Amino acid sequence: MKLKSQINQVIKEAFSKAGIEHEPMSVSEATKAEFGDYQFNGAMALSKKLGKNPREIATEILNNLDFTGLLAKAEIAGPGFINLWLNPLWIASQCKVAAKDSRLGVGKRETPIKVVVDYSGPNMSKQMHVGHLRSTIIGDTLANLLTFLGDEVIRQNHIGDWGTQFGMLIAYLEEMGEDGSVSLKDLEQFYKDAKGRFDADADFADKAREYVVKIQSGDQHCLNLWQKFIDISLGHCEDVYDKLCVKLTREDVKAESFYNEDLPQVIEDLISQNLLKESDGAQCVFLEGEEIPVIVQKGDGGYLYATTDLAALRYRANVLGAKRISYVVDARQAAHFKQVFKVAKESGFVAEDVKLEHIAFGTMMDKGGKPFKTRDGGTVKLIDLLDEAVVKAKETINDKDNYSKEEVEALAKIIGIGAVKYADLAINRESNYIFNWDKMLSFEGNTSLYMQYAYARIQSIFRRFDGEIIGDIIIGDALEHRLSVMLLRFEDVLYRAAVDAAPNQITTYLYELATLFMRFYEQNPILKEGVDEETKMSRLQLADLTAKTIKQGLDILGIQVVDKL
RNA sequence: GCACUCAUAGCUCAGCUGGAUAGAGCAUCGGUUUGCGGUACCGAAGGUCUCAGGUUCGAAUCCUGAUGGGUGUACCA
Repeated sequence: MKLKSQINQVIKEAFSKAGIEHEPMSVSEATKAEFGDYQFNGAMALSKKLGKNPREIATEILNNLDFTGLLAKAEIAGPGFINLWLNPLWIASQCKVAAKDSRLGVGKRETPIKVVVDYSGPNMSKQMHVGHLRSTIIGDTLANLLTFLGDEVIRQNHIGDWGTQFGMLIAYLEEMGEDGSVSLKDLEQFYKDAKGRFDADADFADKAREYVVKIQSGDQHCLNLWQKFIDISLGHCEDVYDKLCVKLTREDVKAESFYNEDLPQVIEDLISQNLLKESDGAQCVFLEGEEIPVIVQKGDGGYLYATTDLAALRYRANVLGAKRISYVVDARQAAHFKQVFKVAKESGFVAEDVKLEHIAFGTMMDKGGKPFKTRDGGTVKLIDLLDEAVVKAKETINDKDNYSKEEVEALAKIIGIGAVKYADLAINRESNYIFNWDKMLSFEGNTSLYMQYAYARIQSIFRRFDGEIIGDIIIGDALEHRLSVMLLRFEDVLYRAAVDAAPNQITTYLYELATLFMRFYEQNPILKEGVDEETKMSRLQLADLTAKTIKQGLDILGIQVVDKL
């Protein structure tokens, strides 16, 4: 239900009838319940243009509003606000439609586009750490969201699988022989051991350097070892993705090395575009208004990540055919992306109509507001963090005796992982985010547990009720009214969140919805004695649609629900 | 130095294209006739939206400057 645009349409018609030849601004949600459901603030803005006082203009608009459809009432308030009340009968019928629809009334985009979402991007020489968390879950949410709205989403995991350290790592893997894959379980340790050998043994160090050259020149033996190493390392990542309920698979992997062959061509093409200049021995693109050039080839002939990114950009635009390419990467790389995007456009690698965007996010901080580290200052492995979340989640389960060991385990996983993800997604992605176990695992406030609890609570209603739900939705009081309107807003929220790539708009909405439901449920009994059949049926349907909306919303965030908590 | 970014209640955060008396949660205080899941709900208190100007009928939101924090600044990714 594109609620807002339907209301806008009514306003637009009123404009036309009133003979106002301006495009009306969009209505917005009423700031307070007493101001109705929506408000139109455009009369004040028109005052100067039309040379009339705003209340006069508002009156003209109001007199031409159509009250035979979705609007029930409108009032002029203050300097010229038009407060709008939706027709309860209309709301009820729309909720009914949504409840019956598998998509809850959320339409698919009329003109879907191909979108590449680049996220996660772990480095194969190291284990995933907390620094990868935000990219991974924000990116996954964006991909889920756009998929749900009907776009053709191509997930891209741009893993780091190339560079000098791999010579060392595969030389060490070869030396370990069969045991290599075993000790690789702890990549961190493996890296340290390899580095130890590298520093201590000159022969080994030579071999490592030799291997780098050999990989790059396509030596089969070394490439096999390299491939083995990548496979194992990627397996670790997949364990994390699995735990996180993130949908990345091997099909989504397009490693850095994938673009190797195109790199010389990137340079060639930049030369033929006259964009390249040599500076201090390096090949650079100097952009207007930028102090620092984009270096695409080092003095020694090596390529840089800007080169790879350019190759990736044109592959995504031209081969994959993407019209929107979204990079979910740490905010610290803003300058890099700004420059690379500019080069991509100026060189014609990427057509003008392709939207390139850096979905930047802030840093994860500890309780004290400092970057998140272990006690001894090391990086926190992502898998350890997730395991800890599951352990802590177990403590929140009240009656463990009612569940089998496996059930507790499964439940703890859903709660713990959901808490970690939700806490992150609920923050405006651009600001830094303070990680706090107690807060995220609380039932109170805007948390996944509150949402899961609300869902489970509704499910328990349906466990107690067995029968067929028939009849209409009847909006009987102010809370039912507000809840219903909130339910109809779902589509607007999702589309807005997709434009802004802002998961927190979804969490905010879900929290408001769940809160509103709790209030409604507190005040309006459903299965208690004395509730007449018609009212019961109506409220059951509202409860059902609320639960479905929460579930669908959380599903987009990659968070599961359970029938019992 | 330059560039980018942030500054909202004691704490953690919302606040969409400028709109009415700036909103939540936590913490604090008080309340809810056995409560369909009370891990809930209701209420109170809590603010110079860092500061100073400007634009506007109207500014937390836009512009300029100041202060304070964060980040980035040519051959790592």
